[in-house]
Amino acid sequence: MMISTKGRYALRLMIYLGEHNTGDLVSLKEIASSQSISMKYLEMIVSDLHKGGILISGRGKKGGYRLAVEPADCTIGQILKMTEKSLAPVNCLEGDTVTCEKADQCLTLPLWRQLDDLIDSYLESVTLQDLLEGNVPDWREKPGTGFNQL
Amino acid sequence: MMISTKGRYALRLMIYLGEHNTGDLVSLKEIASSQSISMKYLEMIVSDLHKGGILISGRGKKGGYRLAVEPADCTIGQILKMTEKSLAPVNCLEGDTVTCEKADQCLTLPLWRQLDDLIDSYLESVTLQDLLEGNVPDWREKPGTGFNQL
DNA sequence: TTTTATTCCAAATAATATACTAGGATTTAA
DNA sequence: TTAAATCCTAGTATATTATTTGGAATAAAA
Repeated sequence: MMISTKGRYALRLMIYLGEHNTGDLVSLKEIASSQSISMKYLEMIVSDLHKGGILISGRGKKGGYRLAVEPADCTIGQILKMTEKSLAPVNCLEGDTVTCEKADQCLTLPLWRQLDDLIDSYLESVTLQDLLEGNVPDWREKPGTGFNQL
Repeated sequence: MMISTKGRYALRLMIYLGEHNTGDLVSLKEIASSQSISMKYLEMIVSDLHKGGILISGRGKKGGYRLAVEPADCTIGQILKMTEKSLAPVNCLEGDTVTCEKADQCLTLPLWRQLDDLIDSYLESVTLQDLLEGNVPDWREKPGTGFNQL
């Protein structure tokens, strides 16, 4: 498993805010109860998303959160990269550079690189708007994207 | 991270056997020392691959392992499925059926399904032979496969 | 026939990562 | 001044992964 509970919760939270995108702030309490997620756990997640700049927050009474971006401009990849330590499918590719000393002789590294690139490309091709509309692109039937040739 | 150390070691072991595919048995001791992997850990991995039918073993002195299949007929997906509990990118998709009670209302599930399918398709499109030849297919440049349309 | 080198098997432990909780400071509307 | 919220840091519990331990079974070689 590559994407943790934290990342999945982040998406559900963003979807909830997308569905209640009126300009008003929505409290964590409301989101937590609607999604059956601990509020304290959500706090940590929201903190990442806020730092990432895709949420606007207001403090104090009547405080809460709302989207800082248009759902159509927000990719799933962006959201997940804010909450997950790494989206890489293997340890070898975590961090900015490959540190393994055997990297240049490694026959498997190119495979992991391609897989990583494939995953990233797909997640960057889907937006929050797509999810809200229930329009998740089928990579097998999306001409011009490069996926459907396998 | 989706693919564990165990799966990566399994691949390296299969590559080693592919590079020494003479018909003779190769001992775990030899593989372990050449790959700097604990022999006891390799035993568990080899056990999975043997049960999966892609290795032939011989016991006793002069015993060891060799490939039971042609490298060109053995996909990376096959190998990894024998050693990893699941290749699914999220918890939700582990096991044969989705057990989550909110599955039918879930706006994220289709995304995970597509991602899972994409990953599986890629890993099944690459063979051990490809790895041995250093010919890992670039999904962006593989006409007719369906990948390169993103 | 004994030794030696191997596969084969099950379980225990260690290390790490993930999920979740606790406690409280700060802010702002009522 | 109170209440309801965000914000922040740290702690703990749980689960998963990685690795070790100990030995039985097998078969070639001495």
